[in-house]
Amino acid sequence: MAIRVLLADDHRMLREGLRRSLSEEGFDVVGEADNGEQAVRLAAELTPDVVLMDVTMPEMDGVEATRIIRGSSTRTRILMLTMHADKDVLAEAIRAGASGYLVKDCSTEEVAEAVRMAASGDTDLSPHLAASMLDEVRRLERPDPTEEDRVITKREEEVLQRIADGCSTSEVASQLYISQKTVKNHLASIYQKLDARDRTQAVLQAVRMGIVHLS
Amino acid sequence: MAIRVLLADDHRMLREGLRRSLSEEGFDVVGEADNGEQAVRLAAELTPDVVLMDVTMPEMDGVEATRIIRGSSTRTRILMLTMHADKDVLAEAIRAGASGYLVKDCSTEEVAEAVRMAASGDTDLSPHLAASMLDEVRRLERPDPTEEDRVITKREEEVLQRIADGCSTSEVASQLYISQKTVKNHLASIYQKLDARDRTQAVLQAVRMGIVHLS
DNA sequence: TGACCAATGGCCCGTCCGGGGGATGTTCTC
DNA sequence: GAGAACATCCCCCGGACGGGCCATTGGTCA
Repeated sequence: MAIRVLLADDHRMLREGLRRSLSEEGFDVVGEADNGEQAVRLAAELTPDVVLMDVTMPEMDGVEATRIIRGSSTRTRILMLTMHADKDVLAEAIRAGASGYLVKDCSTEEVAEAVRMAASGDTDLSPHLAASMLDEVRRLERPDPTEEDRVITKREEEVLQRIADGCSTSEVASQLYISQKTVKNHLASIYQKLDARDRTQAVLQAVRMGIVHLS
Repeated sequence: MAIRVLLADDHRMLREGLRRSLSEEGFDVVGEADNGEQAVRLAAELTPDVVLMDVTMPEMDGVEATRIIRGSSTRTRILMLTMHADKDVLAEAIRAGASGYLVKDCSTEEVAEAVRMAASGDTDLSPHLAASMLDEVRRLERPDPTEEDRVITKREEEVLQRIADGCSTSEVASQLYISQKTVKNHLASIYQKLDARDRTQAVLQAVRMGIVHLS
């Protein structure tokens, strides 16, 4: 019995290529989705053994789709597809229940191997796999181990996000129920950590680093 | 005689998929490159009829590689591959000498058709094609035609870019050889146009709109 | 030619921001 | 239980910032 695979990626070019490659490898590609919502729908309808799920998709991203599919008590395993190994995204994907990830720069053989591994994972080897993947991601993303895991404190991040959203010091203060001085202290700490000299630079740097997001 | 194609994309997954798809369509995939430098080298060595060239690649991006290949007096035609239609990037690709572009969300048939069209373009239909493509890009990027072509003045943009680069008012002033007051006047005008109330918001809005770019 | 606008600049003002002190309490870890 | 982070707050100060009002110089376009 062939392993049944669902492809979810918003680029048809990649889907068609994967379909051909996987078919030649003996897999049964049962469906294709070009966004997260469709992936969720087709996963419920087709109950594939494995979903190859791109992270970035319109309507609903791959991580959210993974969360929903994994939350629906099916045995479907999910492998994330990413352009580049991004620590934060992958960590979240794993928390969402992904069984593994594949960088798009890998060969058909590697994809086939990963799909077979994921499909055979009815015994839950995923916690172990997830842990080793997280290690790997850390290794990929942190060539300098002296660097802290968390550059910015949770509280500092809250302040920074509000600044990025257009709030002034006093507005941030009242939103977080703290004094203006505390906000300024957090900001001062942020400036040091992000090597910025004012809020404009701090927000830009945070955007570059993916700490805050443009609304 | 089959059309000879070179694939240049840093994601092996996509390359292998394209290779299979194009082979089935009767094309001769003569080589694969995973970065721009290699694409230039292989294009010179293999003299393919068409190069399918991804825009974003390590070492050297696709636009630069296109410029070099087109500059080397070969008849090789180049089709750009992009994730999403981005006006600026595509316009530059066309200036660099690309014969067309393909969004990665297109079918094998469309790819095949585009490759055939590009290969048959020994008579230079490219100027016309380029023009129509530019129109299309503009249409894609400008759903609202009431919008002004230029929201921000050239001078205002210079000020804004320097602010985004981390300059203070006085630094911008001395860099542009104008007084601080003039910089502040420009900024005031920018705030009005971008619906921002301070430089932080103005810069963020400009980044969203693609007016300025993160360094 | 007169209307308009971009670009330049001056003076003044109130507010905001960044940074310098120092202080308290909690929550961890070692 | 000592020490390190983290989060909270105070006072103070100089400079940066945003804005109001107005003026001059060039273009462009009707």
